[in-house]
Amino acid sequence: MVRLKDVAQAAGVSASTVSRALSNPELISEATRARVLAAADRLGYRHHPAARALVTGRTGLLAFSVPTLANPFFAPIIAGAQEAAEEAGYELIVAVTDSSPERETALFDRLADRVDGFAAAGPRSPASQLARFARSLPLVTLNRRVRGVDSVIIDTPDGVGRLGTHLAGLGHRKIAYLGGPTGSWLDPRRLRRLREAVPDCAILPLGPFPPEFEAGARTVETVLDAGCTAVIAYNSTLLLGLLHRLTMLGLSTPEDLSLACADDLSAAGLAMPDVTALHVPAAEAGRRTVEHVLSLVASESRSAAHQLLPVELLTRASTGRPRELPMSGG
Amino acid sequence: MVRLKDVAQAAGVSASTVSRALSNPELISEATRARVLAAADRLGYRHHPAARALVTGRTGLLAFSVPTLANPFFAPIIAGAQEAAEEAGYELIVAVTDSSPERETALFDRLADRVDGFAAAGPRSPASQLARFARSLPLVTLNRRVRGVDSVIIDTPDGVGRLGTHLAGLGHRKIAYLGGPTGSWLDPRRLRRLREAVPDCAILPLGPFPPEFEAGARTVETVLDAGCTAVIAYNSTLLLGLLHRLTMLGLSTPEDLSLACADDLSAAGLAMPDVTALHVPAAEAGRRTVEHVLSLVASESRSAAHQLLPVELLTRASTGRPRELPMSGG
DNA sequence: ACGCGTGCTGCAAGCGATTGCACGATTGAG
DNA sequence: CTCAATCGTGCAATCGCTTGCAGCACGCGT
Repeated sequence: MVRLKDVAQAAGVSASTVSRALSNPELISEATRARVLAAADRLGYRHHPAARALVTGRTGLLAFSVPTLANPFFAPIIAGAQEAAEEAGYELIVAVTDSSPERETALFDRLADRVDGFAAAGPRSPASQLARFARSLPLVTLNRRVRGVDSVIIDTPDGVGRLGTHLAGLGHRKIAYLGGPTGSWLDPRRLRRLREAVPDCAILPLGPFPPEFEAGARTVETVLDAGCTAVIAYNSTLLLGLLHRLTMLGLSTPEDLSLACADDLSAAGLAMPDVTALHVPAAEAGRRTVEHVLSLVASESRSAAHQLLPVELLTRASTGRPRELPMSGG
Repeated sequence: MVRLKDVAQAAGVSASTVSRALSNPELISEATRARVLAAADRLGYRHHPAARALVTGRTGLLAFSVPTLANPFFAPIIAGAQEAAEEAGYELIVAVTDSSPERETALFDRLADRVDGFAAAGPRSPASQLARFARSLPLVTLNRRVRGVDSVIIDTPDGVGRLGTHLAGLGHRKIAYLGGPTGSWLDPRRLRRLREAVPDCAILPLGPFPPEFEAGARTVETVLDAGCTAVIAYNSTLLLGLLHRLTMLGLSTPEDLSLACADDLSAAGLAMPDVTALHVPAAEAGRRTVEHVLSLVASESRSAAHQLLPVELLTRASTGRPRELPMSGG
């Protein structure tokens, strides 16, 4: 292994000079620096992360926790996060909490003195816990807003509201909302915004559901029996299940039921060209979250800033006018 | 922050004694150890990972690379890996390579001196590269076998062979195989085993396909036109797309086409109760891989051992006798 | 009663880097 | 030509922990 002093010897300078040439070039004369750099890469010198961490207190590691990896929704988020981390010279530790507050807490605990900052996607821990944690380490939450903790929120509630408006505009008056898993912070907010957006429509909230194919499939009868003419699903997996069952029953979309989805199918390789959905800027969200964490790490300030990321409405063939428009005044 | 010497002072012993009490209890008298332990947890002492790493050369970190997280297939693998790592007191760094050999190499490089060992799921780098890397660090590959590198292989080729036998037994004589993405090491091996298992059947290999819904959907016509009566899909996402299109065309399973899948749908929340598939021990595979890496870390031996994990055949309703049995002798 | 092994504990030397401080050289001003 | 900034470099301390070695006390055999 090549150490700083080896490079120093090769370049005919002291170890401190090498250290500075590598990390604070402006302190060193052009000539020396060039010589040092040449020697360093001739010998293939690499920082010893632990040694550096010991003295600087910085590890160069960032943690990113997600409730699950089974939902491919998180894939592009992590991709974006990893990209941002890499650009800043950081390494990302991805950790899975299984949506368990206990595991999440344990994770915080184990990782707290191993990383410089923490990003938590959809954390399930109590707010007080998160706030406390944020006081000890730079922390940014994604898709959850907690007093005293910086956050990045993908504005799917707004998107769901717009989906509602879109459906109402087509003449729908009874819309089912297939809710997500218990513990989702966004889910009730989506429902609320939906109701606010279309006060004239009856909203049938179903769920909570685990985001699974079968759960979606099982809702078809309920939805139809209730007389809903449109469905907004929390998640693409639910929607797929519902669609499959619908097709098997010989029903079609949007004639028999309009379908819309509150997340983006493409992440999972499940993109269906004809489904009305929300395009969520997932990679961007991951990137922003990490960049935000890094800014906290750099400034040591606790600014409690919040970012809201807009979503895009993709209006496509799975939504249309309901078969029978309600007669007014009958 | 609580340091070793603080605990030492509190317990009335030297720092070395505390260190030993914590990591080599057998060197310390029962009484002293108890006193130290009490002091340590009263003060809330935690190891300083960097300091420890600096002197021991062990970081307590393991890397686990996957080609993508968009395919939920890797979710349970990572879950199993994380569990095994945690049990051994290690932290797992999950890294995504995007199926790019270059990114993979870069990752190896960046992580090599940050971690104690490396697990690579479905690595895409050239064999020589992997072998070289294995010489510098404990490395175990999952689902890829390379000379000189320890590996864990989920025996899906065998499973696909059995799927073939199952289909042939039902009377199928022409079977389509929907291949996976370019670069998959297992894919050609599955195809080969399929051919070996059912020498009397015509096998129509299609692909390579990205494991996406739409790609699956687009194959339906080809499969039917070619006169295939059964399909084996590389991946559940492909199969779902195919099934969706099939249903839309008013065709049904298994009457019009028998369907089978070479991986497990349940990981993605896409479990469909009636699809014949292979159950792959994904979590187990992740766990084994990590345990194997850890054994290399511990022993410093390079044993070049290989593990083969059997898969389970789930025979269900999506496979049945073909509509018209081929007439023998016209 | 003496010596020696055995079992615990402390001392001090690192691990490899960063960084405050001091110092020598160079340069510009007076 | 002298003195004082300024710039670049080296010395040495330090980060928190582990570990080889030495020392001390005790117990045992003879």
